[in-house]
Amino acid sequence: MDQLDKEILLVLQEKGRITMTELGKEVLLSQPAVTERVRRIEEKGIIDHYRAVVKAEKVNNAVTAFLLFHTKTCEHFVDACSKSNEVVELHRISGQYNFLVKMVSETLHTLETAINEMGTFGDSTTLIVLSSPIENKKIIPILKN
Amino acid sequence: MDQLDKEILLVLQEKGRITMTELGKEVLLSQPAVTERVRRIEEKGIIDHYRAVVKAEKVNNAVTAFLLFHTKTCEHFVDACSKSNEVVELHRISGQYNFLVKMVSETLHTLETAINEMGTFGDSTTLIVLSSPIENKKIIPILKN
DNA sequence: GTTGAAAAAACAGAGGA
DNA sequence: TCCTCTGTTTTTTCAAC
Repeated sequence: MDQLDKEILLVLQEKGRITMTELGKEVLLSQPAVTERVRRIEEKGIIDHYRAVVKAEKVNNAVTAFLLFHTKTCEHFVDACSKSNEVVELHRISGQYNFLVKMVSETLHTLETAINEMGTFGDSTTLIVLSSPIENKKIIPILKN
Repeated sequence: MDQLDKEILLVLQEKGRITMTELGKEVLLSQPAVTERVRRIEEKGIIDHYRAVVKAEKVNNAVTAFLLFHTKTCEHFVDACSKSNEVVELHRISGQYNFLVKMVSETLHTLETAINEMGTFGDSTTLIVLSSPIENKKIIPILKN
């Protein structure tokens, strides 16, 4: 992970569909050289995948919420979350709660229904997201040499 | 937003660098037809951008944490978070806390330093992420027609 | 790492169902 | 709105340096 790899990753986090030719121009490298570097970065598993970042509210998913959960069992809860279209993230956390769940739903009403269904797993606290001033910020790779 | 647009968005959330030719095959549409549909989807602003999803732990950012914050002022706090490389998400939330902050840092030590620097803005509770069973799940568009 | 040329592929446009 | 067909552009691959 040198300076060039770092720059490449920063560009790819911003323009995921950029061509190798263009990427080469941005980081001042020839096209075959960047292509090879990107290939190696992908091979190392540094890039999980490429994705279109969808604005949830534009596809009628208007409500985002975080739930703090205190569950007794873990596995069943993870399974249930996996099956829910509304759960988009699930984090195992330290502290008085077990899990932090991110949910995206159509309306407050559909969110309520989804939360109720999960209520059997334990106690929860719901944090409704009013706005998200920062989202999708790039990960800054740390140089190691 | 019909069934085809929905399918296209699901594929693009999984394979952000897919070519229009390949995407056409996946959703059983000709290349010019998908190209046109994607163009319209982008035009509507449904796709925010395309990005490489980087695995933070592979670029030496090993620690993820969520902070619940209770701040007095909002603007200065948002500014400070914007400038921090470690803050990757910031959500304004309802409830007894003002903000939920997602941070990604190199080590527990660097995380601690970053949290300390933000301590001036108010009281906070830190939730260290032990693991993330679900991440980057696709948004399921809701059909309207 | 570079350049440059050949091969492959993807894209854009026209005309028509 | 979609299809097929085709010309053109772009990208990639693969030399040699």
